[in-house]
Amino acid sequence: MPPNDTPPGRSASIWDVARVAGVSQQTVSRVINDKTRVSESTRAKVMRVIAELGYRPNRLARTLAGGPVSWVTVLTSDTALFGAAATLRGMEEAARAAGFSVGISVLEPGASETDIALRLNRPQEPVMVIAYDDPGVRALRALPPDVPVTAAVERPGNGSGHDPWQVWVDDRPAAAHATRHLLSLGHRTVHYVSIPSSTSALPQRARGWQDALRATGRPLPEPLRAGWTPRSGYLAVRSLLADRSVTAILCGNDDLALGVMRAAREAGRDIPGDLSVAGFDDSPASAYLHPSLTTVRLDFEGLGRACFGRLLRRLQPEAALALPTWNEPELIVRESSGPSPV
Amino acid sequence: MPPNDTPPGRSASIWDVARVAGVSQQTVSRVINDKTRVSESTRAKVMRVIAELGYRPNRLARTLAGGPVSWVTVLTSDTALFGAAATLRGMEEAARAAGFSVGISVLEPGASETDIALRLNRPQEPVMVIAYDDPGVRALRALPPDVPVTAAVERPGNGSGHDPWQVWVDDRPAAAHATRHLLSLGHRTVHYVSIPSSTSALPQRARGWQDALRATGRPLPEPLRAGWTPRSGYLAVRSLLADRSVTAILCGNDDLALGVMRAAREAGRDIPGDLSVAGFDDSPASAYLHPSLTTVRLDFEGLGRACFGRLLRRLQPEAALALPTWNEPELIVRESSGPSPV
DNA sequence: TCTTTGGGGGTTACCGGTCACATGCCACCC
DNA sequence: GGGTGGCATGTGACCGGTAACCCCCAAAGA
Repeated sequence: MPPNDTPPGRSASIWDVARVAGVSQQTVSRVINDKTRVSESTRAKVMRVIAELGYRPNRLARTLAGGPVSWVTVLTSDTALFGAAATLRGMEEAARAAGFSVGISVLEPGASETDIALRLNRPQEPVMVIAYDDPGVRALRALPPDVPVTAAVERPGNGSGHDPWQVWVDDRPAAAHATRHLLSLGHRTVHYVSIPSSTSALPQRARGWQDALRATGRPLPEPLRAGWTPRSGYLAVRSLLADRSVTAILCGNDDLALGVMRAAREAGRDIPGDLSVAGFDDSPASAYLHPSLTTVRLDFEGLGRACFGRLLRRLQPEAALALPTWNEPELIVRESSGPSPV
Repeated sequence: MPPNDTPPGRSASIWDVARVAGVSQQTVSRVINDKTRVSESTRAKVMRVIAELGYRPNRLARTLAGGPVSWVTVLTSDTALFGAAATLRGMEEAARAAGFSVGISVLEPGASETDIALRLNRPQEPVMVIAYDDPGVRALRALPPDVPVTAAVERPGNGSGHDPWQVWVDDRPAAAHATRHLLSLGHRTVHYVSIPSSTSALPQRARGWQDALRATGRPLPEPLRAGWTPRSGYLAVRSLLADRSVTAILCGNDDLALGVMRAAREAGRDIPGDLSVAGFDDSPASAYLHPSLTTVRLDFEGLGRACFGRLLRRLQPEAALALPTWNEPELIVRESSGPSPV
């Protein structure tokens, strides 16, 4: 029961190809899906007609009709942040390589949780959430339980069993490592400027910093809570810098470190002469800053790819796909950290 | 002819809602689309059932069935670049506000042009292209003619009539302005480090720089061709800096400027004492660099929103929608530019 | 009282595909 | 020669909606 002729202005459908090629529409479907069971001559003929008519398959229809899953929506807040942007890149790359269409929806801080599900293209669309901050974590929680979702998170879920559908960078030991690096340069202790936590507790990075100070019996200053931007780092430490006993500051990300370094210079502190500063993320600019920034490189792109790998396994458990891994955090020592002045 | 009962594991469809509410499926459709012609009591009843069943509409089916267009795919290369990322943000924001689903597909430098169309979700899906560089421009050209597309481009198409479906930042005069700023500080001339062009010709920014030098009769150095990253800026100017007569450098973007400043310091040049540097874009870090960077602020987010506005008008010409505008480029003078040393 | 009108709501034909199953045909084997 | 596969294709139902069209009935107007 072929439908009417395609009206003008609408592009060719599988029926048009079938009609011109003189085969059934099911045969065309077999050809474009590269199934077997089509003779070589028929295949060639259909392919020719496809090219001739400029036929392009409609993925909407294909998915609706129960074809293989090939859509994923990424929920993320602020893509201006290096971590989120790099994770997104990894996700998109892996998804595209697997033939998926990637949708993206940005979470505003005040977004209503009830309509998160309405952003999806269909009720059970696969989702990846970049949940490094509060809006992300809330979106993750707000998703209906029947939605297949994986997430890149700041920390593993509490409780005993780790959620196998979540990935995260193990930055707690990395923060401890960075802290020990600063202590090994002779600093009496290390101060910390924190990014916002994704939950009410202190971020993992801050905990790693605490771990290192506690383990070596150093004074444990109150962590300074800042935002994500250079400006917030700048504002957070201004008052702190008058205290010359503060000789080392570890920052929750490189942007904060940038703001901290500016505040330090304005306070007449030389880096690394008077003050050592270290960051987190190894954003592309860090190596070129003045001074170049000691930081912890985090493999966000790899994390994003791994997150998609988890999703694929969740969608096709029987395929027993390999789960991609990502690099361990790595301390990159540059010019901004040096011996303690005292 | 209601279909069979919904099998378990599949989420509720419009038929399930209709059955439970005791109305026809068309009435449910009217309710969720906020059409008139439904009595208040029926509407309330349907809404109750929707909430009860956790019904979420399937946008795929809705679009396939000829509902209003509510999808757009953004084609962009490298989202790591500030300009592209900020444009994307503006596009996403505007599209989401209009109820559109945003798809994103990243153009690899070597991507085949023939399968660009296959990335779209359906044959005539609306598209926005971020075409600041060669992959973007090629993708724009490779799209089939029946696809409704708007684009953020580096420069207006050549020829007389401007393409009304393209938007761009008028950075040629802005570059001239930045150049005149440097000249006004006493520099004999200004050197230029260029981002890659989207075409074979020199980018608009470089032309603006030439305009200013020509208009004032200054020597016109050969522009240095670099890439997009700090590293490429660093490499591009290393040999140049031995020449002490070079006292002012304008860069095609802030990242290049960052690399240039590092190369300058390594060459023993003081900024802005020995050398003035200016950038383009006003990326978030620029104000906090050491020294803070003189640059030209470009409203990429506004451009992205405007690009979507054009798309909306293209899709609904009869609605006569207002076309959003974006801010003019603005020179931001900071610490990195100062009086000529000679 | 009869006709018009318009709101409320149902019916049917798609949209562009996929899936499960039926069918025709020819080679092969006993 | 007839059964038996297996390959190449066709057929009909269905995915979850929307649009166009039809029908029914109460209120208003003639």
